[in-house]
Amino acid sequence: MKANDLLPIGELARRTGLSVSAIRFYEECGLVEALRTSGNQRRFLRGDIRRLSFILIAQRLGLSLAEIEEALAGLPQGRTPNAADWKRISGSIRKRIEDQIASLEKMRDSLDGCIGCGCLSLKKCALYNADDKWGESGTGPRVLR
Amino acid sequence: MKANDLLPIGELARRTGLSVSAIRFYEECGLVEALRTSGNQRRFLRGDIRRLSFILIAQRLGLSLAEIEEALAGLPQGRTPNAADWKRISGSIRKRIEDQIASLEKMRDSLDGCIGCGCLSLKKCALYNADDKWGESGTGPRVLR
DNA sequence: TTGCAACCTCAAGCTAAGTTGAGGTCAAGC
DNA sequence: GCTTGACCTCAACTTAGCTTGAGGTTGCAA
Repeated sequence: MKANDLLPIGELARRTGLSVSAIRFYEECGLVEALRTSGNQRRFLRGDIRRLSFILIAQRLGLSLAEIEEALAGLPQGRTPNAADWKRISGSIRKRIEDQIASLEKMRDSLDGCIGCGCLSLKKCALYNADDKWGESGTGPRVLR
Repeated sequence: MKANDLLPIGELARRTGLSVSAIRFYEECGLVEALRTSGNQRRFLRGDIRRLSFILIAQRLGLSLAEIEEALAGLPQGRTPNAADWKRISGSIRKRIEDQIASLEKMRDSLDGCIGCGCLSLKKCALYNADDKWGESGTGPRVLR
């Protein structure tokens, strides 16, 4: 550990539990930035450990990397997020969780209403409309909820 | 509409809201089966509308096609699922929903406990361990959610 | 019987979030 | 000075769940 505390990628990987390739990938996506040694090796700031940790948490909550990038926007590279940053970010995450819970509860209730009826009759069954926003959009794989 | 009620794929698509290509894909995956005309065109049974409708619902709940196939196993092609079938299947779905809700609530509470602390300190923060089963497995994309 | 929409197959492409591998360089300890 | 493990880039591959396109056939109605 040098005085100026720059971490090579392997160290960052060990500290965060991410793979080296994943960190490189995140850099490519613009989620982290790295300094370079004269020999072109990456060196990260200490604060990037937290930055990556945040990414891990946000991912578990179902945010895509693009959304995470947006959430992190304005948070300077390597800076330790302070209480205000964290409050701002966690606020939007909390809302997301609440929405997901509400949507699942709605679905569960619809399911209860349906048990035994076996209707599954398109459009009529509440299950189909339990959560409108689950429509698809664009090409590619249907988003796995 | 003939007496024996066989539906061409386009009709089935219109009735279910699925695309023709998706239905073909599901057939390839073994989720539905089709009869063929002498000219090799697919003809589906009426009951397949419900079968496909069920697939749509199950997908919304986060089941993969493989899991759905498993859930449908034993349910004869084209047969209208009866109350017993539906009870069996919906039972496992309900459990899934409950689990998801519980997991999200746990996460929300952890988040609340964390707001303001901004700790994000690997392993120590409850958010990291909010739901153990979210570990990864194998290659490919990390399962979303 | 002819026209044309709907159907067919098969191959390739797409997205997200990475992993894997080849082929080569760097840096730190002995 | 040399070895060796950590690092580098770049391209290709992975999975799931489809879509798109090319090139050809069917079936129904007028």
